[in-house]
Amino acid sequence: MLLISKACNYGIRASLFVASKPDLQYVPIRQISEELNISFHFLTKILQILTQKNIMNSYRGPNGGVSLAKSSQEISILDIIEAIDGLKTFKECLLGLPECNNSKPCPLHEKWAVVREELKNTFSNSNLSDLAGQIRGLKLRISEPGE
Amino acid sequence: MLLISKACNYGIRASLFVASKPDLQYVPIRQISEELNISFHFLTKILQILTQKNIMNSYRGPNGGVSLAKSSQEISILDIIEAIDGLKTFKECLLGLPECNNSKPCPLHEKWAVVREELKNTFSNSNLSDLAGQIRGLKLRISEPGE
DNA sequence: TATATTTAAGATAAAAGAGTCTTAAATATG
DNA sequence: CATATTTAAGACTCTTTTATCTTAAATATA
Repeated sequence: MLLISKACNYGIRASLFVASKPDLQYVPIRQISEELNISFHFLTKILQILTQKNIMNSYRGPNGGVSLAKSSQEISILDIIEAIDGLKTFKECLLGLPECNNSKPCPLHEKWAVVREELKNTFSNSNLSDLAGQIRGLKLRISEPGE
Repeated sequence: MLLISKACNYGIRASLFVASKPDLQYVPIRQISEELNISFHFLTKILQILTQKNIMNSYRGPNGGVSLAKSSQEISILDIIEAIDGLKTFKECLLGLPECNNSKPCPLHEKWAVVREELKNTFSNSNLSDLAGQIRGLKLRISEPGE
């Protein structure tokens, strides 16, 4: 069990890939899938979700593809997680108990509420612009080694 | 996608239930499953894992059940997570990239490494004794409302 | 207008997680 | 020793996630 789903993982990496492109033209999904080694059709579905949630724009036909719908500074990692996986992890009781709150907490409530908030802040403070800038500087990578 | 699997959730709650029992006699799995509203057979499998990993003892036959294999102070929430879900979440790259480390980091590596460590510490610093003591004090709960 | 390119969308399949059911093995007790 | 109780273990089913395949719709360009 990981913090984010594979779909979300792919969505984040694809978004970073698009954000790391210098200009604003459409990036073909085929190219993203090949460079990041992600199944083309699966990635297409994930990017459709991001398009529906107004995080990306898409364009069909020759020279088509996807692009960011807003400036890369305005898109946080949390926005992408929210669009694909939802915010359950950042809202719910670790033990899944309904109505777990300060008045009727589970044994882990207090501790979990703290780190959960930190997790959320970490992701909401990470925007595509900052992260992609570092990729362009060749300091970071979003693909597997040797690709 | 949540931080821990359902199996792990059940394992933690069952362990807390056993730890909250005043004496050290065996607690029947049937009783745990009924009080925590968890499928009996599914819970049996999860507790078998905890028994195999030497976190619990089990005993068959009348008056049988499970009990903690060590003192409740010596069992952390992280021990239970490790036994059931493994430590992947606390070790791996958020984006699942192999060989993501300080020399070849993914864009989220630095930030993720920090909160990941905090998460891990939070769980390793939470032992069954402390948490169960609070349950006995009726301040906390491990079951759904109305049960 | 015909063709090639590209995303959209739906059907289907494979894999993993969650849950159920049945039988076997161990054990206490009458 | 017979019976009831309780965990162990395996087969099986259901659901969700992940992945694949096919067809439709949109669009640029010759």
